[in-house]
Amino acid sequence: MSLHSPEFIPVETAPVFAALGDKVRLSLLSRLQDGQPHSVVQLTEGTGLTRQGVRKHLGVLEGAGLVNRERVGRESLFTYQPAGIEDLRAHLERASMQWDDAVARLKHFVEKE
Amino acid sequence: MSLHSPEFIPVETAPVFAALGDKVRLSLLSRLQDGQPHSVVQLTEGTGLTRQGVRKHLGVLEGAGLVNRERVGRESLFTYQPAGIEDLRAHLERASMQWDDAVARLKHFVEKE
DNA sequence: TTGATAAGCAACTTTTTAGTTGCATATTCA
DNA sequence: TGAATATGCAACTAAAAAGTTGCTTATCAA
Repeated sequence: MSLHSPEFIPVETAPVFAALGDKVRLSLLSRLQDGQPHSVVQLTEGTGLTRQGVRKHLGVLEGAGLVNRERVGRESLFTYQPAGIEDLRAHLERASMQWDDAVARLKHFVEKE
Repeated sequence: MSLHSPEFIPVETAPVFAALGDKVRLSLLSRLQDGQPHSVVQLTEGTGLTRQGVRKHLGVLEGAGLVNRERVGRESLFTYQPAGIEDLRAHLERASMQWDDAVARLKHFVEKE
Protein backbone atom coordinates (compact mmCIF):
# COMPACT_ATOMS: atom_id res chain seq x y z
CA MET A 1 0.00 0.00 0.00
CA SER A 2 1.19 3.46 -0.89
CA LEU A 3 2.05 5.82 1.91
CA HIS A 4 1.42 8.88 -0.20
CA SER A 5 -1.92 10.16 -1.33
CA PRO A 6 -1.91 10.88 -5.07
CA GLU A 7 -0.38 14.25 -5.82
CA PHE A 8 -2.80 16.93 -6.82
CA ILE A 9 -0.46 18.49 -9.32
CA PRO A 10 3.07 17.03 -9.37
CA VAL A 11 5.66 19.42 -7.97
CA GLU A 12 7.91 18.67 -10.95
CA THR A 13 5.60 20.76 -13.10
CA ALA A 14 6.35 23.90 -11.08
CA PRO A 15 8.94 25.25 -13.57
CA VAL A 16 6.45 25.04 -16.43
CA PHE A 17 3.84 26.95 -14.44
CA ALA A 18 6.50 29.48 -13.51
CA ALA A 19 7.39 29.94 -17.17
CA LEU A 20 3.74 30.70 -17.91
CA GLY A 21 3.46 33.00 -14.91
CA ASP A 22 4.51 36.12 -16.77
CA LYS A 23 2.50 38.40 -19.03
CA VAL A 24 5.30 38.97 -21.53
CA ARG A 25 5.88 35.25 -21.97
CA LEU A 26 2.19 34.49 -22.33
CA SER A 27 1.90 37.05 -25.10
CA LEU A 28 5.01 35.70 -26.80
CA LEU A 29 3.40 32.27 -26.78
CA SER A 30 0.27 33.81 -28.28
CA ARG A 31 2.29 35.07 -31.18
CA LEU A 32 3.97 31.72 -31.71
CA GLN A 33 0.61 30.04 -31.78
CA ASP A 34 0.49 30.24 -35.58
CA GLY A 35 2.89 27.32 -35.71
CA GLN A 36 5.42 29.32 -37.68
CA PRO A 37 9.05 29.97 -36.66
CA HIS A 38 9.67 33.53 -35.57
CA SER A 39 12.94 35.39 -35.19
CA VAL A 40 13.98 37.34 -32.11
CA VAL A 41 13.62 40.77 -33.76
CA GLN A 42 10.22 39.77 -34.99
CA LEU A 43 9.14 38.72 -31.51
CA THR A 44 10.62 41.85 -29.98
CA GLU A 45 8.33 44.15 -31.97
CA GLY A 46 5.57 45.66 -29.90
CA THR A 47 6.84 44.41 -26.57
CA GLY A 48 8.41 47.66 -25.43
CA LEU A 49 11.44 45.65 -24.31
CA THR A 50 14.92 45.38 -25.73
CA ARG A 51 15.90 42.47 -27.94
CA GLN A 52 18.00 40.99 -25.15
CA GLY A 53 15.16 41.27 -22.70
CA VAL A 54 12.85 39.37 -25.01
CA ARG A 55 15.61 36.89 -25.72
CA LYS A 56 15.77 36.11 -21.98
CA HIS A 57 12.05 35.42 -21.87
CA LEU A 58 12.39 33.14 -24.89
CA GLY A 59 15.17 31.34 -23.04
CA VAL A 60 12.85 30.70 -20.12
CA LEU A 61 10.16 29.34 -22.44
CA GLU A 62 12.74 27.15 -24.14
CA GLY A 63 13.99 25.89 -20.78
CA ALA A 64 10.45 24.86 -19.87
CA GLY A 65 10.13 23.02 -23.17
CA LEU A 66 7.36 25.28 -24.40
CA VAL A 67 9.25 26.49 -27.46
CA ASN A 68 12.01 25.22 -29.67
CA ARG A 69 14.99 27.16 -30.96
CA GLU A 70 16.75 26.62 -34.25
CA ARG A 71 19.56 28.65 -35.72
CA VAL A 72 19.01 29.34 -39.39
CA GLY A 73 21.52 31.55 -41.12
CA ARG A 74 22.02 34.58 -38.97
CA GLU A 75 18.66 34.17 -37.29
CA SER A 76 17.42 32.29 -34.26
CA LEU A 77 13.99 30.93 -35.00
CA PHE A 78 11.61 30.04 -32.21
CA THR A 79 8.71 27.67 -32.69
CA TYR A 80 5.86 26.72 -30.39
CA GLN A 81 6.03 23.24 -28.88
CA PRO A 82 2.59 21.92 -27.86
CA ALA A 83 3.74 19.05 -25.65
CA GLY A 84 4.27 21.10 -22.50
CA ILE A 85 0.83 22.70 -22.57
CA GLU A 86 -0.73 19.36 -23.40
CA ASP A 87 0.93 17.92 -20.35
CA LEU A 88 -0.35 20.66 -18.06
CA ARG A 89 -3.81 20.30 -19.50
CA ALA A 90 -3.80 16.61 -18.65
CA HIS A 91 -2.61 17.29 -15.10
CA LEU A 92 -5.25 19.91 -14.48
CA GLU A 93 -7.91 17.69 -15.88
CA ARG A 94 -6.90 14.90 -13.56
CA ALA A 95 -6.77 17.35 -10.65
CA SER A 96 -10.30 18.53 -11.40
CA MET A 97 -11.56 14.97 -11.49
CA GLN A 98 -9.80 14.09 -8.25
CA TRP A 99 -11.43 17.07 -6.67
CA ASP A 100 -14.88 16.07 -7.85
CA ASP A 101 -14.29 12.60 -6.41
CA ALA A 102 -13.15 14.03 -3.10
CA VAL A 103 -16.22 16.21 -2.86
CA ALA A 104 -18.49 13.30 -3.71
CA ARG A 105 -16.90 11.14 -1.04
CA LEU A 106 -17.19 13.94 1.48
CA LYS A 107 -20.84 14.44 0.69
CA HIS A 108 -21.52 10.74 1.02
CA PHE A 109 -19.72 10.65 4.34
CA VAL A 110 -21.71 13.55 5.70
CA GLU A 111 -25.04 12.17 4.58
CA LYS A 112 -24.29 8.84 6.20
CA GLU A 113 -24.18 10.40 9.67
CA MET B 1 -13.73 42.57 -37.87
CA SER B 2 -11.44 42.10 -34.92
CA LEU B 3 -7.90 43.35 -35.16
CA HIS B 4 -6.65 40.90 -32.60
CA SER B 5 -6.19 37.21 -33.12
CA PRO B 6 -7.71 35.23 -30.25
CA GLU B 7 -5.38 35.04 -27.30
CA PHE B 8 -3.71 31.74 -26.75
CA ILE B 9 -3.86 32.00 -23.00
CA PRO B 10 -5.07 35.35 -21.65
CA VAL B 11 -2.31 37.38 -20.03
CA GLU B 12 -4.58 38.06 -17.07
CA THR B 13 -4.08 34.49 -15.95
CA ALA B 14 -0.35 35.03 -15.44
CA PRO B 15 -0.65 35.56 -11.66
CA VAL B 16 -2.42 32.23 -11.24
CA PHE B 17 0.28 30.42 -13.19
CA ALA B 18 2.89 32.23 -11.14
CA ALA B 19 1.20 31.10 -7.92
CA LEU B 20 1.41 27.51 -9.13
CA GLY B 21 5.00 27.92 -10.24
CA ASP B 22 6.50 26.95 -6.90
CA LYS B 23 7.09 23.51 -5.42
CA VAL B 24 6.14 24.50 -1.89
CA ARG B 25 2.84 25.97 -3.02
CA LEU B 26 2.00 22.99 -5.20
CA SER B 27 2.53 20.65 -2.28
CA LEU B 28 0.46 22.87 0.00
CA LEU B 29 -2.35 22.64 -2.53
CA SER B 30 -1.95 18.87 -2.55
CA ARG B 31 -2.56 18.81 1.16
CA LEU B 32 -5.62 21.02 0.88
CA GLN B 33 -7.06 18.76 -1.76
CA ASP B 34 -9.04 16.84 0.85
CA GLY B 35 -11.51 19.70 0.91
CA GLN B 36 -11.01 20.26 4.62
CA PRO B 37 -9.90 23.52 6.26
CA HIS B 38 -6.34 23.38 7.57
CA SER B 39 -4.60 25.68 10.01
CA VAL B 40 -1.24 27.32 9.41
CA VAL B 41 0.62 25.17 11.95
CA GLN B 42 -0.90 22.10 10.41
CA LEU B 43 0.25 23.13 6.95
CA THR B 44 3.68 24.07 8.22
CA GLU B 45 4.41 20.52 9.38
CA GLY B 46 6.83 18.71 7.15
CA THR B 47 7.72 21.70 5.00
CA GLY B 48 11.04 22.48 6.65
CA LEU B 49 10.05 26.14 6.63
CA THR B 50 9.02 28.48 9.40
CA ARG B 51 5.37 29.17 10.08
CA GLN B 52 5.73 32.68 8.68
CA GLY B 53 7.37 31.37 5.55
CA VAL B 54 4.49 29.01 4.93
CA ARG B 55 2.06 31.76 5.78
CA LYS B 56 3.52 33.86 2.98
CA HIS B 57 3.03 31.07 0.49
CA LEU B 58 -0.56 30.68 1.63
CA GLY B 59 -0.99 34.40 1.10
CA VAL B 60 0.16 34.04 -2.50
CA LEU B 61 -2.29 31.18 -3.06
CA GLU B 62 -5.04 33.23 -1.51
CA GLY B 63 -4.15 36.22 -3.67
CA ALA B 64 -4.50 34.04 -6.76
CA GLY B 65 -7.90 32.84 -5.56
CA LEU B 66 -6.74 29.25 -5.23
CA VAL B 67 -7.49 29.03 -1.51
CA ASN B 68 -9.79 30.69 0.94
CA ARG B 69 -8.94 31.95 4.40
CA GLU B 70 -11.26 32.08 7.36
CA ARG B 71 -10.44 33.09 10.88
CA VAL B 72 -11.99 30.73 13.41
CA GLY B 73 -11.15 31.32 17.03
CA ARG B 74 -7.43 31.75 17.26
CA GLU B 75 -6.81 29.84 14.06
CA SER B 76 -6.61 30.81 10.40
CA LEU B 77 -8.15 28.06 8.36
CA PHE B 78 -7.29 27.66 4.71
CA THR B 79 -9.51 25.80 2.29
CA TYR B 80 -8.99 24.80 -1.30
CA GLN B 81 -10.99 26.73 -3.89
CA PRO B 82 -11.50 24.77 -7.12
CA ALA B 83 -12.61 27.67 -9.34
CA GLY B 84 -9.12 28.90 -10.21
CA ILE B 85 -7.85 25.53 -11.35
CA GLU B 86 -11.07 24.93 -13.24
CA ASP B 87 -10.52 28.16 -15.04
CA LEU B 88 -6.99 27.31 -16.03
CA ARG B 89 -8.09 23.89 -17.19
CA ALA B 90 -10.66 25.47 -19.48
CA HIS B 91 -8.09 27.89 -20.89
CA LEU B 92 -5.57 25.16 -21.58
CA GLU B 93 -8.20 23.02 -23.19
CA ARG B 94 -9.18 25.85 -25.48
CA ALA B 95 -5.52 26.52 -26.24
CA SER B 96 -4.97 22.89 -27.19
CA MET B 97 -7.96 22.96 -29.51
CA GLN B 98 -6.86 26.20 -31.10
CA TRP B 99 -3.50 24.64 -31.72
CA ASP B 100 -5.00 21.60 -33.36
CA ASP B 101 -7.03 23.87 -35.61
CA ALA B 102 -3.97 25.92 -36.54
CA VAL B 103 -2.04 22.78 -37.41
CA ALA B 104 -4.91 21.46 -39.49
CA ARG B 105 -5.19 24.72 -41.40
CA LEU B 106 -1.45 24.76 -41.95
CA LYS B 107 -1.48 21.22 -43.26
CA HIS B 108 -4.34 21.99 -45.59
CA PHE B 109 -2.56 25.07 -46.85
CA VAL B 110 0.64 23.15 -47.56
CA GLU B 111 -1.14 20.33 -49.35
CA LYS B 112 -3.00 22.76 -51.53
CA GLU B 113 0.24 24.03 -53.12
C1' DT C 1 34.82 43.47 -49.38
C1' DT C 2 32.11 46.45 -47.01
C1' DG C 3 27.88 48.07 -44.80
C1' DA C 4 23.82 46.59 -42.75
C1' DT C 5 21.31 43.13 -40.15
C1' DA C 6 20.60 39.40 -36.53
C1' DA C 7 22.18 37.63 -32.79
C1' DG C 8 25.27 36.06 -28.75
C1' DC C 9 27.66 36.88 -24.45
C1' DA C 10 28.91 39.21 -20.19
C1' DA C 11 28.49 42.56 -16.67
C1' DC C 12 25.65 45.32 -14.18
C1' DT C 13 21.40 47.54 -11.91
C1' DT C 14 16.85 47.19 -10.22
C1' DT C 15 12.98 44.82 -8.62
C1' DT C 16 10.70 40.99 -6.76
C1' DT C 17 10.40 36.89 -4.17
C1' DA C 18 11.61 33.79 -0.47
C1' DG C 19 12.60 33.20 3.94
C1' DT C 20 13.98 34.68 8.49
C1' DT C 21 13.78 36.81 13.33
C1' DG C 22 11.48 39.46 16.84
C1' DC C 23 7.67 41.05 19.05
C1' DA C 24 2.65 41.98 19.88
C1' DT C 25 -2.12 40.25 20.08
C1' DA C 26 -5.93 37.15 20.59
C1' DT C 27 -7.81 32.59 22.32
C1' DT C 28 -8.15 28.61 24.85
C1' DC C 29 -8.20 26.08 28.95
C1' DA C 30 -6.77 24.56 33.51
C1' DT D 1 -6.10 34.78 36.14
C1' DG D 2 -2.12 32.85 33.88
C1' DA D 3 0.31 29.61 30.94
C1' DA D 4 0.17 27.72 26.49
C1' DT D 5 -1.20 27.96 21.73
C1' DA D 6 -2.09 30.17 17.11
C1' DT D 7 -1.54 33.83 14.66
C1' DG D 8 -0.42 38.62 12.76
C1' DC D 9 2.64 42.31 11.53
C1' DA D 10 7.01 44.63 10.47
C1' DA D 11 11.74 44.84 9.46
C1' DC D 12 15.40 42.71 7.56
C1' DT D 13 18.52 39.60 4.63
C1' DA D 14 19.47 36.81 0.81
C1' DA D 15 18.67 35.13 -3.54
C1' DA D 16 16.50 35.03 -7.97
C1' DA D 17 14.39 37.30 -11.87
C1' DA D 18 13.83 41.08 -15.03
C1' DG D 19 15.80 44.20 -17.80
C1' DT D 20 19.50 47.13 -19.45
C1' DT D 21 23.97 48.58 -21.84
C1' DG D 22 28.16 47.58 -24.33
C1' DC D 23 30.74 44.94 -27.21
C1' DT D 24 31.76 41.00 -30.34
C1' DT D 25 30.67 37.68 -33.93
C1' DA D 26 28.30 35.77 -37.89
C1' DT D 27 25.68 36.29 -42.07
C1' DC D 28 23.66 38.50 -45.98
C1' DA D 29 23.59 41.32 -49.99
C1' DA D 30 25.12 45.10 -52.96
